[in-house]
Amino acid sequence: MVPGDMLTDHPSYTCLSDTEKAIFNAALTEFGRAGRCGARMQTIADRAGINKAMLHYYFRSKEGLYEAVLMRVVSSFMDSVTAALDRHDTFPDQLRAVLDAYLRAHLSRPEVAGLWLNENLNGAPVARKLLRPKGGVEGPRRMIAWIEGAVRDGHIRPVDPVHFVITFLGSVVIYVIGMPTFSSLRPELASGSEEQIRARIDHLHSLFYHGLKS
Amino acid sequence: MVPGDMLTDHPSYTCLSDTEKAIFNAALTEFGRAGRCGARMQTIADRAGINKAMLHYYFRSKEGLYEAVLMRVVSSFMDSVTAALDRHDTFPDQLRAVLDAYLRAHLSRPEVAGLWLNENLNGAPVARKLLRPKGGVEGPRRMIAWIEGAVRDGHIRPVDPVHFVITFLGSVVIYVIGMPTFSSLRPELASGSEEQIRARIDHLHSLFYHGLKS
DNA sequence: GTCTATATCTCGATAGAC
DNA sequence: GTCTATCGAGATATAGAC
Repeated sequence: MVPGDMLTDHPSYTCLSDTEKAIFNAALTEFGRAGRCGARMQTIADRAGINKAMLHYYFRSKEGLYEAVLMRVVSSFMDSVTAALDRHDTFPDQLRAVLDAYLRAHLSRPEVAGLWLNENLNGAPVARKLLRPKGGVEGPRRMIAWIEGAVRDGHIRPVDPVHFVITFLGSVVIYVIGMPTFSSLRPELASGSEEQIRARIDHLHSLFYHGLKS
Repeated sequence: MVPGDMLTDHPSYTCLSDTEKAIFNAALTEFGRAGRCGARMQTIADRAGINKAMLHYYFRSKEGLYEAVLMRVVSSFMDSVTAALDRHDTFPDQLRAVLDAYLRAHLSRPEVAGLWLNENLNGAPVARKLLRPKGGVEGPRRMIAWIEGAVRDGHIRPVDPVHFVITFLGSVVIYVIGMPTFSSLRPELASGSEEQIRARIDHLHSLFYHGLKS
């Protein structure tokens, strides 16, 4: 849909039929809004402009649809993160690039954060499958290795890589998901304007850069 | 229940009848586990050791019960944060005390984070009501004022107080809520042991302290 | 205040025509 | 592949006795 969209540019998306794409987009919106349990098959069908029975024709069940959506979405987001890492050399540049890519990916698809959080409320069975060392998505482990490398090379002070990656990812996710609450502290935040996006990236970059430097 | 529990020590809790307390605790657990839609009134009744009809006697509907639980819980958590601020003088000590209080509050009631997130997925009507300037809960605005004061007094470098508070609260919330995912990166995290709690607090304290100091 | 029994409704899933 | 019609499980909510 959007040019440069993390999701619709992904190879595993472009090969879908039009109906499958419509279902997929509708399901993402609905699952992100209402969660695994709160989502309604009827709403997804309406939004996709098809019949409810068709959902069961393409995906056996609601569970099947949920898993398909979640796996595709998490994979493409994590791929965008690792791609950003590969495009830069110095630590500060990489830090900014990953922040930029990850925040913009989430802002362009705010439903994804909701999907992942709801998944965690249910024990994250699908997300855990996606993170398995062999055959899973490599984004988080790649980020951990990135921090480990920066510590080893003396670019940043010694820091627990797992804790930092949790803080890093969380600072972006929470900004998107908590927006309804935060915007009552500062209404401009909810505009999603380029100015607000840059302000968030600048804040996180300087906080983390100073927080990590040797 | 637990001595020192943020919730059960709160004045608005201790004046409830035994049945109301039982309902309240059961509802908190169930709503946190399954979300606003996934929660089952039958499960809440069973856990509270009462009949399903009693839930509708004390709280008119499922929605009413949900709102009552959420408002009470968010208030008491935010009160624990401001109390921690008042107990210390220097910025580093306050930073550690608030981190400690807020993380332990969430770990003692992991359902609360899930409740707040589900609330945001629905546009956060209750949370926004709680944050209104007059008559609402003062925790977040109190934290913002704390950061503003520290900047003004030269204890920390100039930083956007709202963005920092978002990052601060989010780094704690995401740790609790994302545990099912993160524990597949490092299984020990899920133990919730004192060692793991301290490691998280130490990480965040040093990251934020170095990230903010003049 | 507390319970049993039940009304009412919503939703996922399927059958079967086209 | 796509639709209409419907089944049946399971949930909220209430009626009414005690």
